Amino acid sequence: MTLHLYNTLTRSKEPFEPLEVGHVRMYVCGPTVYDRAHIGNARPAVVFDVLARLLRHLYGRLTYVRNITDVDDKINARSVESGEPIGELTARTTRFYHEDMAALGVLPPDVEPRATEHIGDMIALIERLVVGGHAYAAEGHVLFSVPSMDDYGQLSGRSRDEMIAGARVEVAPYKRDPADFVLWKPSPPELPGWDSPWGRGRPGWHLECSAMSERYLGQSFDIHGGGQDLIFPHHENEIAQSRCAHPGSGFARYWVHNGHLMVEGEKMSKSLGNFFTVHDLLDQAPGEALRLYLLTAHYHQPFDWRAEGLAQARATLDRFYRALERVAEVPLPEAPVVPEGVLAALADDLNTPLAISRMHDLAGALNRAGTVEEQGRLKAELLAAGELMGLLGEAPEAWFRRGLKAGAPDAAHIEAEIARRAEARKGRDFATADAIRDALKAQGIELLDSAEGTTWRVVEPDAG
RNA sequence: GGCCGGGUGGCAGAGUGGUCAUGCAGCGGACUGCAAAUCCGCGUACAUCGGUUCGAUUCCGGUCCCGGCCUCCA
Repeated sequence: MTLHLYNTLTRSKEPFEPLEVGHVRMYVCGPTVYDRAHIGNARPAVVFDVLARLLRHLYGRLTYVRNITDVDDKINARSVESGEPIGELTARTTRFYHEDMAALGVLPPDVEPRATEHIGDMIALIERLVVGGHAYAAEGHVLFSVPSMDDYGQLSGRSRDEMIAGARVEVAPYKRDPADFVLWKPSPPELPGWDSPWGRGRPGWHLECSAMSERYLGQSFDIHGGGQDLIFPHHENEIAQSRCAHPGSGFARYWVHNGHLMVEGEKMSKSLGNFFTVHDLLDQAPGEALRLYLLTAHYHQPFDWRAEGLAQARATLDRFYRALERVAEVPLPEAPVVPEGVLAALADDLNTPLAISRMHDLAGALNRAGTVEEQGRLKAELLAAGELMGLLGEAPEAWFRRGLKAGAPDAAHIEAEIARRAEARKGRDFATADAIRDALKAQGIELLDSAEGTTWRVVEPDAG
């Protein structure tokens, strides 16, 4: 099965071929750690987590690098504002990020480099650029000379002239060309800074990804990912830095960008009050539901985050887990199974909505299955599909009984009531049976009868 | 202004040059003491106007809307 990916560089869907047989290398732009991750930060993390799982499945070995940006003017500003020292702010925010991503079922990347630990690599990169005539020092700054690169602008598809025509280009007096961008800038004593040949200073934003991707993945690697808003200027400038520092190197070959996220049809922003952090949303729904919801639209499309959509994602997981719960005792086949339909959907440029619909097909077939062998096979396929997507990792019972609140009846009490009700039903005393069921329902416990007996689950009043 | 990406049934959301998306919601039925779940069946959907074609939601062009980016926002 051949993976196809939409490559921003060529604006077309291409068959994927790793540079090295059996080993894929991927770099994804990670968070700037100055605040809790919002749901828009979660989308690329989840999308590229699915891609990472797929790459490991298809090619065996993956080196996945996702950085932590811990030197940045937004961090400095937040620290000044709150009084919290920068080191504590970035360490705390990084910890929160890890917790939130884990709740979303996002596996850790293989390498998670911090910018502040690679300043030496960045300085070395700047020196190469200066020697090669692609960068120059001016007033304590070092700038990348955009006119020094013949084919600048390939990724974003814009010419230098077009950029200069843009009204928002601020031309600092020390720039030789309006399009030039900062590689290194001076730091006053109160801000983080490192000694360099150009004085005490700190790196420009684009530099860290060039330096760290080279350190861990080499001068040429397979996939570079991030949000669509990073295409310009961030990724364009990364390409400029890396390829001019190492003439002849290819840098990243496939550029994969996820679409942006809106909330209830509006652009997400703090002023509109529709700014959701992952942490807040985890109070409203299980992380797995947030994750599934993010995967219900193709990664390339804009995503409109809506409360109703989240409830639907949760209902979808209820359906999958119900199908699995019904065959909880059915053994899995010995040989590993591959869910071909789901795999094919994901291999086609990560078509997660189609993959989910094929998981629905599997769940429906599992509900209809007549023999234990068939049930075992379909159960295994659904679970394997879930693993590729980072879903269905819980025991069905745990899924349905999550959120059992303090003060609610405990499991032993519920089981005793179920037994009492079974006696009543046996004696066809349905009034008593229904009274027991209603009483538990009022306490947030729902009883479900089936041919095999009665099970229970926690009712989520906020599920609608 | 420039560069991108879109407009699919009540909702979400894939896909395709010519009988099927899928899920939720709705309607009917089976099953059930009743619920719930599950199963079966049911919908003249593809912004608009032209063009190409035996045939277009799908290809081409115009129009109208919507969204993103255009120097540090995933």
